[in-house]
Amino acid sequence: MATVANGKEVKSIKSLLAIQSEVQSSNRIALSVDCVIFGFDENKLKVLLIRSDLKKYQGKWSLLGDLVGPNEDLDAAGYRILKQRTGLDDVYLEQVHTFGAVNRHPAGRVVTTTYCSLINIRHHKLKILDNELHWHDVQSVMDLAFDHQQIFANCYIWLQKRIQEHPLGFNLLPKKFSLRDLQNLYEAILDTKMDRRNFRKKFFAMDFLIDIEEMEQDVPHRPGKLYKFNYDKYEKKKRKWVGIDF
Amino acid sequence: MATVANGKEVKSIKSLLAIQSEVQSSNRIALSVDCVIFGFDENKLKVLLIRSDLKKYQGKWSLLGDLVGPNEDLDAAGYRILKQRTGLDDVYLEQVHTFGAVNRHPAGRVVTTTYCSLINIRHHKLKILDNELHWHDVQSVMDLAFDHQQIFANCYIWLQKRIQEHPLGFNLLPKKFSLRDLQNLYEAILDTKMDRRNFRKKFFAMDFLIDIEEMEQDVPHRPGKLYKFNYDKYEKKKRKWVGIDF
DNA sequence: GAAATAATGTGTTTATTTTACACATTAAAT
DNA sequence: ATTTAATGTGTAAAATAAACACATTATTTC
Repeated sequence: MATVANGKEVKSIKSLLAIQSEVQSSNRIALSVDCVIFGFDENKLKVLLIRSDLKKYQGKWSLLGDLVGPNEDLDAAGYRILKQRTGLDDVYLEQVHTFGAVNRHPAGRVVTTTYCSLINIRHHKLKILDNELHWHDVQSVMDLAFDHQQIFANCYIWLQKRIQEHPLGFNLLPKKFSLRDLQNLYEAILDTKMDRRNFRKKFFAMDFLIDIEEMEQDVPHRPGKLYKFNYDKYEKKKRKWVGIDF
Repeated sequence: MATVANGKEVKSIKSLLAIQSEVQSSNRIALSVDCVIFGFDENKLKVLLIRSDLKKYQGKWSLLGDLVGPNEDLDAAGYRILKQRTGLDDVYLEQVHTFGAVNRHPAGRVVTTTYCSLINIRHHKLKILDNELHWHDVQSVMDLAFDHQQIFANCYIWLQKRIQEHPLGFNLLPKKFSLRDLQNLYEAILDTKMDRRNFRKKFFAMDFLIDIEEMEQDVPHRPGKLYKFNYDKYEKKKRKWVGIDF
């Protein structure tokens, strides 16, 4: 931010003090973070929602969010919300977009930065029973409070694109997973069917899967091999893609 | 945003009034917009910078930005800044990221949303002579004020990725351009060399270029054909890409 | 324990896309 | 008229993606 002004063009150069004064005056913009928390269960992509507490939106579901603290980094607010809601540290969290329409929130001017999180549902089954939280199938998410439907749609599209180019989908799976699990995940997120042989070939060719020499347990059919994703190798080998395609 | 609180976990459900009160109290977070404005001239990618007016950053260059008005949509703030600085309406503008580290700005807590803009330098040559604005080669941008070096780098990487997947590069060119112009643009942005025949083949295969049956004028060599980009056709035909590659 | 079931695991062929590469053509400048 | 410096074009090879079928293994059922 360079020259700081409020709605009108500024020709003269302002001093640091003047800027401080403007920054510290209440300009009635509050900042929040909303988290779109995805999970994967029973081969379906899920999103974690909470019942809205506002009368206006009674009975509607909404995303998990909170105001950003005055001494809290924006990213930290995202992690805090996740920690509060799921009890999980070390989750995958990435900023997606900031929504700042004047009238997006009924309580006043609230600009919200949205984060997308991918977590393994099994790892925190317990935490969510005692309140108004619920995992929803992404396909059946509708009529959310505020502009959360729009925010959700935006994050879902973001996720669909993102998992095709970056290895973040693994955060939705257990550390050890079968190739069938992985394909089910991609098919659920992209809402499409893929050829099993070509899918496997693709991932083996990337050479980022570690065969951990274990098999699935307690499956009612021939068990498949289990793999881990080799993040270290990915970080070293990831290549800059160059090409034009639109 | 669902349950609204400030730093501590909230178990009880809050009323609309309580939220309003929190939103309206000064929580000392100001919101700004910073624009990374790219241009293309003499086959080089340029970025528009302004001299910082803060003593602490005297002599340093910074991005163009301003506080968001209390009754101004976030996107509108981006357009306003562009209009003020370049005199241009109807510019390409897209949100990229929001930076919210507590100490990123010396004047206090300022969270900034960054926008990337692509404009045709020729269209506003006049406007920038009367102040501290200057077009810089992107390669030589260094030591910007605040965290603007980081913001700039983030937007530049964003642009490199984005032009490979979406047709926004045309905003940097005149409406009518030659294929050589287009290739020079891609080579400048991606900082790479491409095969001329394959580049042309690629774009002709996409079939979004309109041959306007005109030739370059005043070039000191055989003039090339001029083209326009067919945005309408692109909007209709653009396809959802499915594939996994990372 | 033999047979049926339901999944895993694997390879080849074809089509498509990408890359590499060279020469004739045109307009301007000399 | 010749030289120059760019435009404009096609083909062959390589790499990648897509289509497609059958043997194998562990479990379940009879």
